[in-house]
Formats: sequence, C-alpha cells, structure tokens
Amino acid sequence: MPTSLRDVAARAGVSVKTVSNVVNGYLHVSSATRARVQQALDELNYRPNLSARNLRNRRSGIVALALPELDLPYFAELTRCVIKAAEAKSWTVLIDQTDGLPDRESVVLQGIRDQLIDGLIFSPLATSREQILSRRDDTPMVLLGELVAEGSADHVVIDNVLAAREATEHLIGLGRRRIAAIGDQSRSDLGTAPLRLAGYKQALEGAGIPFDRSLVMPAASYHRADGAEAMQRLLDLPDPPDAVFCFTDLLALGALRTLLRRGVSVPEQIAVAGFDDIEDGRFATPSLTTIAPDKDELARVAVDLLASRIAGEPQAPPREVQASHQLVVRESTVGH
Amino acid sequence: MPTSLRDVAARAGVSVKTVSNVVNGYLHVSSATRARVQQALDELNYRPNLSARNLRNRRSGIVALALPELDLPYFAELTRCVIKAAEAKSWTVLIDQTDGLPDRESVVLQGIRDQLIDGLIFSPLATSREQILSRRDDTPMVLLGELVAEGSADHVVIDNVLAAREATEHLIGLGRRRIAAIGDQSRSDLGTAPLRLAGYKQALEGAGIPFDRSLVMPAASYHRADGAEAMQRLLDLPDPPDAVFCFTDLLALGALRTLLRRGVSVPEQIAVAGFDDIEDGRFATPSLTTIAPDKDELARVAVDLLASRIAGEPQAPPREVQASHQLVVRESTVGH
DNA sequence: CTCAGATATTGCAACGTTGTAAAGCGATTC
DNA sequence: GAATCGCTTTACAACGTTGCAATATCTGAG
Repeated sequence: MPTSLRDVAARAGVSVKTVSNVVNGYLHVSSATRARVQQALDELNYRPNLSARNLRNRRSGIVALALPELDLPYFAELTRCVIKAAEAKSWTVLIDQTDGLPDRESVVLQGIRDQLIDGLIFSPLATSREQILSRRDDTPMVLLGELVAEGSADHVVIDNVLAAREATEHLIGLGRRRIAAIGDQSRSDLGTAPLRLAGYKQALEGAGIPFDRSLVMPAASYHRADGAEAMQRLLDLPDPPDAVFCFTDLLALGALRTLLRRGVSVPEQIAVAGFDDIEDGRFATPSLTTIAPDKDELARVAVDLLASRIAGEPQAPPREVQASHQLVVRESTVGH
Repeated sequence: MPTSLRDVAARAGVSVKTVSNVVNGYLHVSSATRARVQQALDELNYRPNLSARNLRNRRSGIVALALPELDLPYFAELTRCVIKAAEAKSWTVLIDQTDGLPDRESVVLQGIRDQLIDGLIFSPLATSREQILSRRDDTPMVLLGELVAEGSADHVVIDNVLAAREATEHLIGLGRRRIAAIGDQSRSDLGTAPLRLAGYKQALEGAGIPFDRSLVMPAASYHRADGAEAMQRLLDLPDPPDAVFCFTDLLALGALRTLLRRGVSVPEQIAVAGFDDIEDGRFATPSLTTIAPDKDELARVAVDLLASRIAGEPQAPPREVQASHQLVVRESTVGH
C-alpha cells in the first residue's frame, strides 16, 4: 500500500492540501509546518501517484517515440538523442517499435496509449500523406525524418536530396565515373529512398555522367545483408562500378564486407560512401565516408516543435524544419 | 477536449456505467443498448483515459526497462526481445537509460515513475548487492544479466563463468596457448567482467596453461574503441598472443579492426572470440565466433518472473533463473 | 395476476491529486 | 478596540474511471 497525501497529512496533523503544497514547493507555507510535513514525507517515503496527478493535470509528461526498429543503429542513436532532448523538458519517452509495418504504423497514427501520452514523435516508413491527413487522433504529433508529409503535420527532416547529391559529387570529385547506388525501394514512393535516388541522379547529371539503371540496386530492407547481397550483384556485372553510394551506412557496411571477401580493395578499386554516420561506420575497416545528419539537432527540433504544439496553438499550420547534415570523409573513399 | 464516458453516455441516452460496461465487454448488456452505445462510441471516437483507469485500477500496464545504453547493440537487441515478451502480456515498456552511472542507477532503484509503472526490469552495471537490499521502493523488480544480486532480488542470468570457459576452451582446442583476455574491469568486482575472467582462468587451468596477468587487458567501457586500443597494446607486447577472448562482441570488433589494420591475419595468426552474439558480429569480416546468450529466453523469463511478482506473492523469496547460451563458431576462430 | 428469479441498468463512492475560493489567524493601522 | 491586510491553512470539488450494491425491467411458473 503506497502512502498517499492523506497518510502524510494524518501523520503531520495538517490538511491534505498543505502536504500537496509542500510537495509542490508552494510558497506560502510556514517553515514550521513545512518541516513537520517534510519529516512525515520522509518517514513514510511518500511518492506521488503519477496517474492521479496526470488525471488531475491532464498532462502526463510522457511522449511516445514511434520508430521502425530500435536495433537499427541509426534509430538507436537517434533515440538516445531524443531522450536527451526530452530530458531537458523533463519528459519521459515511451518507445514504440513499428518494424515499419503498415498496420502498426496505422495504429500509432490513430492513437496509442490514449490520453496517456502528451505527444508523439513519429518516424514513419510505410505511411502516406493521405493517411496522415485523415488522422482522427488529436494528440500533438511531429514527424521525423521524412518528407512525404508535406503540409500534413509538423515535421523535421534533413535535405535528403542535397545530402545524397553531395555524397555522390564527392565520389565524382575523386574521379569515379561508374557510380552505383544501393538501397532503392522500387516498391513505393514513400520514404527517403526516392529522395536519395533523386540526389544521386542530380549529381550524375551535373557532371554529365549518363544515368545507368543497371547500377541502381534495390534493397528489400536496410540491413547489412541487403547491402552485401547487392554488392555481390554489382561485382558480377560485366562492367562493375568504381564507386558505390549506399543509402544507409548499414547497407554500406554490408557492401564493404562483400568487397573485402572478394578481395576488392577499398577505395582503390571501388570507393564506398554511406548515409547516417552510425558509430559502426567510424570503426569499420576501412572507416566509412558518410553523410552525417545532425541527430542532436533533429531530436532537439522535434522535441521543441512538439513542446510548442503541446503548449500552444494546436490549430496552427504545420511547420517543416530542416536540420543540418554534413559530409564526413573517411577511408572508404580516400584511403588512409 | 477528448470524449469521456460521460459524453458517450449523454449521446446514447444511458448511464455512464452502462457505457463503461460496453467498453469493458461486460456480459449483461442487452444487444439493443450495446448497439446504441457502440454507435455513440464510434461517432465520438471515444478513447479511454488511461490515467483515470490506472488510478482506479491501481495498475498501469507499463513496466520500465532500465539499462545502461540503448545504442549498445547487445542492449538494443535485448530491448527488442523484452518488448516482444512484454507484448504477450499486453504491457507497454518504458525505457530508461542509466549510462551505467551509479547515480542514475540509484535513482532507478529508489523508484522511478512512481506508481506509474507496475514493475521494473533492471540491468545494473554499477549497483551493489547491498544497495539492492537496502532498496525502499516496493515496485516489483527483476534484475537482468548480473550475478551480483544473489539472494537480494529476482534475477535472470546466463552462466557467465561457464560461457567464458567454453569460449576459452574453444580457443585452446584450436591449439592456441597464449590466450589474451580483453574487457577486465579492475575497478570493481561488480558485473560480469569478474565472472568472465573467472571462466577464462578456469579454462586455462583446466588445460594446464599458466595464467599470465600481462595478457589480461582492462577496458574502460565496452565500446569498439576500447577493444581496438587494448589490441594495440597486446600486439606491442614482446610476445603477443595467438588468441584473444573478448568479454563482449563490441570489444572483439574493435580488436578485429586493429588486427586488420596492422595486417595480422585472423584467425591464422590470432584467433578472436567475443561474447553477446550481436548482429554486427555475424556480418563482420571475418565473422565473429562468440557466445550467444538466448536473448529471447532471457527476456521471456524476466517478464514472466515480473508478472508473477506483480500478480502474486510479493514477499516470496527471491528467485534466480538461468537462461541458456551457446558457443557459435564462426570465421574469426576457424577461418572460412 | 402475482411473484420469484432472472437479466439489465443505474447511482454512488472512491482511486490520489490539485485549483479555487474561502476561512483562520496574527500583526499593523487608525 | 475595531478594521484591514497579508500570510497560512483549509474544505470542497473535480479530473475519468470502475466495483459495489441497489434498483428497474423482463420472463415464465404457478
């Protein structure tokens, strides 16, 4: 039986409200009373009942973070950033893994943990703009890392097209001409894949290199295995590439593995660039050139957007904020 | 303004309690009323207020998982398993990162999210048996992955000593004789490091190989960088090892990186074994021999222990359950 | 047509908290 | 010595839900 304000009040010989005042640091409490109450509080090891508090205050201090997979390093790192950013607002973050499944994302969108969470930060994978617009739940929401949502909800993104172009231009700048791409998601026009592909194409075009469809490798998902397998197929081409831009670091790490296995030297024979700047890439052999989104900024902006949405004008028009990114050049493109 | 039972009741022309009965699938509701209420429910898009429900039921359906770092792959993978296991009980998991810091672990122990969480699964790094015993919070708790807690609380472990011995014996079985260990935590006798060190020693002893203190490398933390650095020092020894047992896969991956950089062939010159079986190890070059704890089993057992503690006898004596593990032999010890 | 015995529905209270408004109580002022 | 003022403390209600116990309604037997 946990102790309640009532118990403490009884022991200290004051009213429940006075105890509440002490607990909440209300100003006008005489120091004598305060001391007495505090002692009772300590003796009984009082812990406020958060459910009751939330009910009363219509605010839980809990926000949900819905994302595809927690054991994808990018999302694990991003999660850490979000938790850190939320801490600054003394929020608790509740994590929801969707595995990128449409059903589960739809559940998230229609309202999870009803009226328990104050807000939602959502990184969708399989959700369309229409679905977002037809959302009935009115929990404040901020979308993370996608551009599909234009105009439908607050969201934070990085400039995927530009970033992909920069990565590809870096490869071109090294003198490469047969540049492959790994990670296309032909099945859908949602998500980041089309954007990164667009950036890749822009860079080729800018350099006057003809686009070669056969150098674009799809990836079923964004795991190492997909990258490894795609690289296999690229190497088996009659005229293999001299550089590869992978849409994620994990794909790139898979690709690296295939290259090392097949004895292809990186970056001499094939240069490899990734996207995400996950820790693994920094410690790969060779270390991985990549696009580093500013994850802390992404998280901070998302949390701030959500905070203002929670605090204020729920009907304000959706905002879109762009976080910065940076090309980080490492061994996989320029060697030691 | 979210809809409450009261709103629905008003629209359906019934009492609040009847709506509640419909929502909770109570048996004795006439189908006519049920239909009418259901329609009102749908029209108003009713969502129960979980705070109110929790307050009333003294049960939130939320359990906390406190662990050192979410972006350590082992914990990310374990988290996924815990979430999956919790789903079977329709629990929500709230994650708390301690970074292995004593202060934060102490906070966890003394009660986080008071009376919001029904239970706690805690993977401590810097917490002693005494601290656990002196805990005042009476939220049901299960410890995960440690053996420091003997007799102080429910906990789920794997047999670290045995597992480490098996890994080391595997190396010995390959004919290696100068076997190093990376990951000792000299600063404390908490946690798994001493156990794995003990298993390592047992294996040496069993094979009649003298224990050589200089082959045991400490690690400040369990990141790749620590493993990489420790391996540097081992290679600089006048008489370098012919095998290394790393206390975690991440350390092993760091060590591998150093070996590849220095042009030492694995496993020919030095065989490497890790511990954890994280996904990265499976896709490393060479792929990593490791001890694979059954993470699903660990999670499931932890959740079950917690469930029985929540449901039942809070004063029952602490139980200890051992989950299984398995040596997975890959290229880093036996080559292609 | 009555009455038991079901089934269906309801009002009330309570979970623990906090905002509001009012009351209690010294001290200061006239 | 009464009125006023500021500080301190309090009672009450309400947040949305559900268990309990009571009441209302219906069914069929006598």
